[in-house]
Order: sequence, then structure tokens, then C-alpha cells
Amino acid sequence: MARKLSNFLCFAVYSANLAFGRAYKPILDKVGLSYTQYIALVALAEEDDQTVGALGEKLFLESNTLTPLLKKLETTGYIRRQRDPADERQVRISLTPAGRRLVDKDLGAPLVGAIGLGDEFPAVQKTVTRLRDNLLRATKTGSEKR
Amino acid sequence: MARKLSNFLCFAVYSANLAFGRAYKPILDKVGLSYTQYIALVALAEEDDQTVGALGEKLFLESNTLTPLLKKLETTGYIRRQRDPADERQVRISLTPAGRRLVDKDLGAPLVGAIGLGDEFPAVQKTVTRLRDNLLRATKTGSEKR
DNA sequence: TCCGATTAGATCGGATACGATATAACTTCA
DNA sequence: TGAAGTTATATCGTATCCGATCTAATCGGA
Repeated sequence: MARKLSNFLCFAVYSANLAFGRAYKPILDKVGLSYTQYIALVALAEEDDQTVGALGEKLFLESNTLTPLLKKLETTGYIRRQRDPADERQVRISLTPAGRRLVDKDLGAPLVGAIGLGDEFPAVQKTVTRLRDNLLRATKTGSEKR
Repeated sequence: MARKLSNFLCFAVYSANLAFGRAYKPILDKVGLSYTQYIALVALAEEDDQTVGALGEKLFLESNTLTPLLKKLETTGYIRRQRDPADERQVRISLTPAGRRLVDKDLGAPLVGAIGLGDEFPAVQKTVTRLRDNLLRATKTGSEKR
């Protein structure tokens, strides 16, 4: 007999991610953002004027995902994209005042209660992060380019 | 100053989900499956001959996502889709012998070590599941149809 | 200095997610 | 029984992800 789906940690994480997206959706719809776009804004608020590559390292994404997403954020008016004059290959991303204001609103705050973890919250956050880093490290080794 | 990205539980879950997908990718590429397709197969192995709707409840997905995915799994030869004669609206999904064999291989087993949680594994799995259920419940109330 | 190698983004095609809507099959009840 | 309502699945458009590839800019060494 095969293992049960409910015993798969990967499924727990997969479905929890779906759940987060759905919980954020009604909040983000009001400001015209998708879930991923919001996460990118938070990363930009933490450090402004980043290159696409640096932002991608923080988000674990690459230009194939980020470029279209950032273009939409630029159209929406939350960020600016400009080529770095010192190295024209790079594109630097900065928050507009509107983008900064939006992140400062801390739109996710109302969800903390819904998550319902209480004191465990920081511990869970740390553990899931550790799990992610372990997985990424294990995936990376064995497929190195350099 | 805005909160740091690293303190967002939603980002931990989001990026851990990406990490799982990448860790599974080299394994699943060998058998011609995507990550989501594999998860669907595991759900089917747990209970065969389910309707699309029942499978969707387990996976927290609906027909708009499942129908195309299941059609691909059928083409690949891991499942069969057939209208229920008793109620032609329903489509019942069953594993083919090849699909059953594939799930029985427990392809995710080699990753348990890479996850690196040791004894914590079951506790983390439970906590993330609880967090998901809390979020879904909170999202659902306030947008009920009936 | 100049040409090959490297680097940063961008583009493209395939596979999810998801809201909105369509369609066909069942149910209900006047 | 037959029209209205409901249900199960399918289709469509938009937004991620990701591998593969392209292009333009920079770097490095003979």
C-alpha cells in the first residue's frame, strides 16, 4: 500500500502555499497586485535599488520569471526599472513612493490571526526556512556548472 | 522600516514549495512527470477510481486546473479517465498498472535525508497542515455561497 | 587592442493556478 | 412531465515558474 498523501511533507507545503495565495487574494485584489508581485515588493522594500539578479537571489527566482513580473509592476506604478549606467547589462529596480507606501501598510498583518499558530509562529517560520535551504543545497550539489 | 522578507511565514512556505519542486524535478523528469502530476498520482494511489471533484477536494484544486493535468496523465499512460455510466456528468479517474507501479516506487524517499529535519519531520508536517487548514477555513468564511 | 568567453536580462514554449464562464447531465417540483 | 435550477466537468484568459535560448554588454588574455 502506498503512503498516504497526508504524510507527504511536500504536499503539506504545496497546499499551504496555495492556502496563503488564496488568503492574500482578496486583500491584494484591492490594490491590483498578485501574490508573487507582493512578495517581490516586500523584497524591494527591504533593500531598494537592487539589480534583477540580486532580487532573484533573495526570491529564488531568475530573470525568466522576474522580467515579465517586474514589467507589470512598473506598468502598475509601484516600481521603476532603469539600466545601470555603469554597467548597461544590469537593470536596477526601485520602489516608487506609491510602492513604498503600499508595503508600509503591512497588508498581511490581518492574516496572522488566521494562521493560528500563536507562539509557534517564529519556530515554524525558522524550521520551514531551514528545510528550504537544506533542499536547495542538496539540489544544487551534483548539478554545479563551475 | 518595513518588515524583513525573512520574517514572512508566507515567503518561507512559498520558497520551500519552490525548493521541493526543484528537488523533485530531476527525479520526475526521468519518468516524464511534473511535480503536480506526481502529487495527483499519489492522491489517486491512496484511493482509486475517484471523481475529478473528489480528487480536487483532496488536492485543493478544481476542474479548471485538474482537467488539463489529468488529460496529460492519461496521454502519458499513468491514468484512465472514464465517464461514470450512472451519472454522465462525472469523470472517474483510475490508475493504470504503470501508474500504480510508479507510485509504489516511492520516488520521494531519497529526498527525506535532504530535507534534513530528522525527528522533527512529523511535527513539522502536522504544523504546516494545521496552518493550511486554518488559513483555508478563514478564507472560506466570509465568501460562502450557500 | 581585439576576439573569445562570460555575464545580465529578455524571450519563448510548456505546465500549473485560478476567476469567470460554458456545457451537458441530473433534480425538483409545480 | 417539462421548465427551472443545480451540479460536474470543461474551456478561456491572465499570471506565475522553469528550461532553453537569444542578445547585448563587459571582461580577459595573448
